[in-house]
Amino acid sequence: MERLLDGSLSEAPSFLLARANARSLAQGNAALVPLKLKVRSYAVLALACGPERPSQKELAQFLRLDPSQVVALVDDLEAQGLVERTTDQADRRTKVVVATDIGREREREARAALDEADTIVFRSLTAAERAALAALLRSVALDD
Amino acid sequence: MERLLDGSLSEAPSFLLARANARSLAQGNAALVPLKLKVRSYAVLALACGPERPSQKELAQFLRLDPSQVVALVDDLEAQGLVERTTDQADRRTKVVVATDIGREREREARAALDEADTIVFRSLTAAERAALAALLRSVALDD
DNA sequence: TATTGTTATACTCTATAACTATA
DNA sequence: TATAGTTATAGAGTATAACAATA
Repeated sequence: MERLLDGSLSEAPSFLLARANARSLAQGNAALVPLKLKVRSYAVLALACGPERPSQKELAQFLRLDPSQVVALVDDLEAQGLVERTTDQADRRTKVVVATDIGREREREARAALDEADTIVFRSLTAAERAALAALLRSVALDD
Repeated sequence: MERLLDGSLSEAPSFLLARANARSLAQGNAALVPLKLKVRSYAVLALACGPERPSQKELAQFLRLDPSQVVALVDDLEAQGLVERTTDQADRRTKVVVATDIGREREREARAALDEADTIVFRSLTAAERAALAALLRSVALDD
C-alpha cells in the first residue's frame, strides 16, 4: 500500500510536521484519558501550576487560543477542582488561574503520562536526535 | 507577556510540535486560499497527480483520514474539475482518483504557494537545519 | 471609550454507524 | 461474508460577534 510514500508529498516539511503532530496528539490524548485531561487542558493546568499566576488573557495569547476557548478549558478544570479563578485585585476585570493542591498532583501524574507517550512517539530517535528536534522545533514554534 | 515562556511546557517536544504545526497549517491554508484549496485537499490533489493512481482507500490510509472524509475531499476537487474518479476495471468497487490537466496545473501553482509559505514558517532555520528537521520529522512521522 | 471575561452561534473537522454495490 | 465507497449524523475544535463588569 505504501507505494504512495515515494511521492513528493513525503518530502514537504509541512506535511511531515502535520503527520508527526497528529501522532503526538493522538498518543498524548490517549495517555491523558485516565486523568480526565486532554493535551489542551493539560497545557492550561501546567501553566496554572507555575509561579507566573497567568490570567486568562495571558493563557489565550501564549496558547494561541481564543479567550472564549480558554473559558471552556478553565471551566472544565475548575469543575474538577484542579484550578481556581481568583480576581486580580489590581485590575478586577482580570482573573488569575492558579492550580489547587489536587491540580498540582494531577499535573505531575499527567506529565509522567505524557513523558511516557513521548517515548513512544519519538522512539525512532536517539536522545541526541530528540534534543536536536526539540531545538529546531523551538526555533520554528516560538519565532514571532 | 511572554513570561510564560520559561515554564516547562516550552520544553515539551509535543507542545513545540503542536505549535510549529499550527503555524505551518495556518500559513499553508492562507497561501492556498486564492487557489481554492486547503492543505488537506492539496494533499489529495498532489497524490492524484502522481503516477501511482491511488484509490480512495489508499488515500485514506496514507493520509490517515476516514474514508468518508476522502469522499468529501474528492467531491470538492471533482466539482472544481481538478480530479476525476474512474472505476478500477479489475475491481469495480474501487475508484481511482486521477488529476485532470487543469488539476495538474493547479497543483503546480499550489506547490509554489506552499513553498513560499514554508520559507516564512521556517525562516529562522538555515537550509541545513531545515533539511535536518525534515529528516527527523520523517523518522517520527513515518514510523509505524 | 477600551479591555477582560463570558455567552451564543456557526462553521469546520473528525469519528461512527448504516447503507450500496461489488467481490 | 467481506470490502470500497457513500451518506447521515453527532461530537470536537475553532472563529466571530455581542454582552457585562471594570478600567
